[in-house]
Formats: sequence, C-alpha cells, structure tokens
Amino acid sequence: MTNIRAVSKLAGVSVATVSRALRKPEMVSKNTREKVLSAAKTAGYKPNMMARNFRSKKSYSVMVLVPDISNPFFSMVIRGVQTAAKNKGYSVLLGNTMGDVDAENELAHMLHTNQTDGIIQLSARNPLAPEDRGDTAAPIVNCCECLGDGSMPTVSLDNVGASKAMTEHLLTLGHKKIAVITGPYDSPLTTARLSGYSAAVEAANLTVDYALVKEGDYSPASGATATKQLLAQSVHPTAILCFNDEMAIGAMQSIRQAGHKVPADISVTGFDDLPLSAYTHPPLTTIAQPTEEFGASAMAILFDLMDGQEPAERNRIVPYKLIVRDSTGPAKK
Amino acid sequence: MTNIRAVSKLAGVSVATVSRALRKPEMVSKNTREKVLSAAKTAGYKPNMMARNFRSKKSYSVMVLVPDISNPFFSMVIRGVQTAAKNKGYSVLLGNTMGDVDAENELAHMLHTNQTDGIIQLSARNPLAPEDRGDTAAPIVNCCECLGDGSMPTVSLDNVGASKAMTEHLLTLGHKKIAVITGPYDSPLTTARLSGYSAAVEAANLTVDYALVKEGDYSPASGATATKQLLAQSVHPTAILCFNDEMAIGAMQSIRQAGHKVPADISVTGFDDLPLSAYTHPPLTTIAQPTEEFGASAMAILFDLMDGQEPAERNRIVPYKLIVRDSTGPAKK
DNA sequence: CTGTTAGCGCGTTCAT
DNA sequence: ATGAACGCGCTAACAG
Repeated sequence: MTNIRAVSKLAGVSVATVSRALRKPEMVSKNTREKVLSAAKTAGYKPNMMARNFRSKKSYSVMVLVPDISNPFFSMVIRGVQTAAKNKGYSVLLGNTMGDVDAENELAHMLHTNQTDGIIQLSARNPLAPEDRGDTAAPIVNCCECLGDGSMPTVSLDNVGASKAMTEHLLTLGHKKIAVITGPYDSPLTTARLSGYSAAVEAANLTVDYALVKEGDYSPASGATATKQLLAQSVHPTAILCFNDEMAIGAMQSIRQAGHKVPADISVTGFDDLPLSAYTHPPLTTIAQPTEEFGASAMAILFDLMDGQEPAERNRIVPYKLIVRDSTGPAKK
Repeated sequence: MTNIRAVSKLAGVSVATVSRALRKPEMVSKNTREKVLSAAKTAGYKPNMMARNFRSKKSYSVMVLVPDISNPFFSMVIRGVQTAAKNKGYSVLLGNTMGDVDAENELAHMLHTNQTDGIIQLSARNPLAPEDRGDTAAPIVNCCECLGDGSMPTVSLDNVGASKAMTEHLLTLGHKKIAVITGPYDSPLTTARLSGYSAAVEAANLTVDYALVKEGDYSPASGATATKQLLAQSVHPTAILCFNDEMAIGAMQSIRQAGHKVPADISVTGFDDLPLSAYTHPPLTTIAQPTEEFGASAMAILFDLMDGQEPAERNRIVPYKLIVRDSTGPAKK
C-alpha cells in the first residue's frame, strides 16, 4: 500500500507538503510541486479516499431513495442525478425501497452514520425521524412525488396544470365522459392530478362522475383491470385519462380485447412519456416530464443544502409538455 | 458528535469494550454488554461508519457499471444486485457509463482509491487496466453481456441456446425467410445470438441470407429503421427475430405503418421479456431472462472474490425461458 | 473478560 | 513556502 508517506520520502519533502501539492497546488512552489507530482507518479500513488473522506468528514456520496428502480421513469431521473453528482465529484448510492417505509428509514439512517452526505427522496415521505431533521436543514430533497408539508425542499411538476391541460385536450376533442385511472389514493400525486382533472371538467360546465374514477397502482396490470371494470359499467367512457404510461398501455390492451378501437371508440392518455410510448399501438398521447432536469435540479438543491446554505428555490417546479400522438381523437357520438 | 468515547465514559468502561459490545457481542459479558447498549442508547450513539470502514480498510460498497441505467433490463438486474448486497450489509454505488470507455475506466479506478470493494460490470469490457487486474483476482464480475477471455468471472445466459430455441420456434411455424435485427456487431452478445440463429437455420437445411441481417443498437428507433430497410428489399422476410424487446416493438410499428399485420403477415420476436412486453399489440413472443438471478449470482461471486476465495463457479450460466405470446404465428404462404 | 496502547492515512494546525 | 506534530473515530494487538 503506497501511501502519502512513501511519496514524501521519495520526493524528499514532508507529508504535509505532499498533501498540499495534491490538494492545494497553489500553496506550494512550482519546483516542489513538480517534484511531488513526479514522485507520486513513479510511486504509483493513489490517495486513499476512505482516509481522505474520514478526515474531512464527508463521504462525497449522495443517496437516491427510489420506490422501484426498475421503473424507467425513476431510472431516467436517477441518470440526471448521477450526471449532476459526477460533475462535482460525488458518487451516487442506490436505495431501492420497494415502497417499504422501514427500508426507507433504515437507508436514511445512513445519513447519521456518515455513509452518505445527502438524500434525494423520490417518493412523498420524509424518511427522517422528526427529531433527526434538524430544523428543516437536513440535507434531503424531495423530488417528483412531493410532500406539501414544507419539511423538505421539493422539485416537482405542475401536476395540477398538467392534468388540467390533458383533460382540456380531451374536452376540446368533444369528450364528455372522461374516465380516470389514478395512482394510489393516498399519494399527493393522485390528489394533485385529480384536482386538475376536476378543475377542467367543471370549467367545461360538466360534473365529475366518480363512478368513472378508478384507483390504479401504476402497473400495466392495474390499468388493464381498471379498464375492464370501466367497460363493464353501464355508463361507458369515451376517453380514459391514465396517471402514467404503463397503465395507459394496460388500458389499451383491455380496450382492444373488448373489441373496441383506440382512439376511434375510446381515447387513451398517459403520463411520463416513456421512450417506448412513441412506439405503442397507437402511439400514446401523454405528458412529458423533464426527467434529467428533475434529477439535476434536485442535485443542485442538495448541493446547496450540503453547503449549509438555503437553496435558491425551496420548491422548484419543472415544466411539463403535452405530447399529442394518435391515442386520442374526436369523441364518438 | 457523540462518539465511542462518550459512550465509554457513560458506561464506565473502555472504548475497546464499547467497540466489542457492539461488534462482537459474544466477546463481552452479558452484564457489561447491557450496560454499554443502554449507554449507547441514552447517548444517542451512532457509530461513524467512515471511521469504522477506514479502520477496517473496507468500504462495504460495490459498484455496478452499467451502460445505461434507464434501460429497464439493466435496472432489473441492478435490483437483484441491490437486494443481494443489502443482505450482507453492503451498499450499491451506481456507475452509469453511457457506454463510454473512459467513464468506465475512471469509475473502475475507484477500486484502487478504496471507494468501493468490488465491481459488477454489465457490459463486455474489462474496465481495469491490465496491470491492475492482479492475476485475475481483482474483485470484479462480468454479468449479462460477457467477455469470453477469462479475464473475469462471468454470469451469462446461454445466448446461443436461447437464440437457437427462438429460431426453431419460428422454423416450426413454417418460416423460411427469417430476418434478424441484432445488437452492435462488435458485441459478444450479437455474436452468440447470431450463431444460435445460424445453427438453427442450418439444422433445418436452409441457408442464412445475410441480406436479412441488420444491425441495431437496442433502441426502438433502430428496430423501426432496420425493419423499414427490410421491407424495402426485394426479398421479404416472414418473420423478424430481434435481439431485444425494444427493437421488436419498433419493428412492429414499422410493419403496421407499412400496412402489414403482426403476426398474420410477419411474425416478430424479442429478447428480455420486459414487463411491458406482455401488453404490446400484439403481446410479444420473447425470451425471458432471470434478471434478479443475474444480479444475485453476480453478487454471490463478487462476495467470494472479495473474501479472497475462488468462486464456486467462474462462469455461471442462468436459464432462459421461451415465452410464446401472440406476435408469432404460422408463416404466410 | 477487560483495559491500555497503537496506529490506520490523511489534512490541518502552528510554528519556522 | 515548508515541516513537525496532532488527531479524526474506530478496531486490533497485547497485556492483565
């Protein structure tokens, strides 16, 4: 194990000088700096990061707490986090929680044991015990699905607006019976998107029919099941607004299986704009979310927090985009 | 910062005893153990993992080098890694490389700077410089897309067999003009799957028509493009065998756009069995790979390596499964 | 079974 | 601009 002392001997300087030459080159004369660098090179010196981090009390890593990493939407966000982290020399620790609260808390605990410097939480739950939050200054950022209680800085979409825009798109096409397949009812995402939907419906002087609102869990299977229920009911929707693309894809399958056509008989919309959604049959009308920007913004705020500063924006909103493809069309009379 | 010394004072024992009571409870009397544990609790003591790891020269983390984390296949493998790692108290560092060799090497460097204890490489490249490999004992495992040079232990699918089985499935349905959309030609995955395809074709006393073999890059767009090329050629395939599901989905779109039907006119097959592949139109015939098992096996081998032992199996093969859905049917005469 | 003593490798004083 | 000395928090070695 070639350490800093070996280099100092080889270069004929003190260990302190070696450390400085490597970390703060401007503090050392050009002459000795070159001497040190060449000595480090010939010795094949690699600084021991564990020692360095230990000494400086920083792990230079951040953790992403994600309900399910195999969900492509989340993994795109994580890609944004990773890119931003890497730019500042940070690594990303993965915390796949499968939605389990205990797992979340356990992983968040790594903040206190110095295994990570900060956390990006991708679901609406503060994984820190209240006594550990340190007056809202704990280095943790809530991203994508956010809590509205002010306990953490957030990065989120204008979910109300996005859902409203999508509903208006359907209303404009003449749809009056618009069904909804939501996420879990206890999620703030569901609440926000439902309220956008309601706002648009009511603004069109229609009333919300709660028989047309079904709870899903973001899986294609749940979209398929909810759609079967909808088609079995007495009042048929002419459009189904799904709170993510996977459920929309499941919905389209159930519609086909029932012998109906998308969008001729029933229009379907999604949320997220997965890469595959441009290739479904028919290509899916959906809401695009800026996944990389989600990750990058969350990371930027986290850097502020870790520096001990108040972030420039405590509740950042990133823009959505309505992507109209072929799964929506005029309402069937 | 409440440290081990604070606890030792509170409990009236030495720091060494505190350390032992926490790490090797059996080395300490029941009496003092309880004394220490209660003291630790009242002091709110959380061991500083950076110090612990530094001292024991292990980071208790492993890194997954992945070409693209937003590819659902990879993220499912990573989920398997994470689960297995967590069982032994290890964390997972994410190394998204976007296929960039320099990024890979740079991340692999973290092995030498003690930032990680081992690496799972999900693409066919040894990220370690030859002089750093330490006689094949370096703690690094190649998974999914594997190098055949013996430089690392591997976990892989029987790609030749899987591809052969799929081709045989199509041959049995009467297909004689089977096109192929591959991965990048320089990938061993492509080589293996192509050879399985050839073997099946030749076993059926047919000859491989290289005009029907197109290179893709695993993206749906590349599947769509390659399919357009195939349909523009003079000899039409009656089936297209794609080396992943995304390309198959892109292929199906191009086929529809050209006014043909799947599978009535052209059968299409994929590889990977993504969760969405059961919901495409039509549902995709594909090869399922045991993603979690990939991750778990790689992690098991890596644990052996990190323990300094030869792994039980240096080249583990995990089983594939042919999933027949509706995207394949009898060949059109 | 327990306490004392030594570092791990590095960055950071405080001198010079 | 440089060197000597210290200590981060913990575990390992050696006594007792």
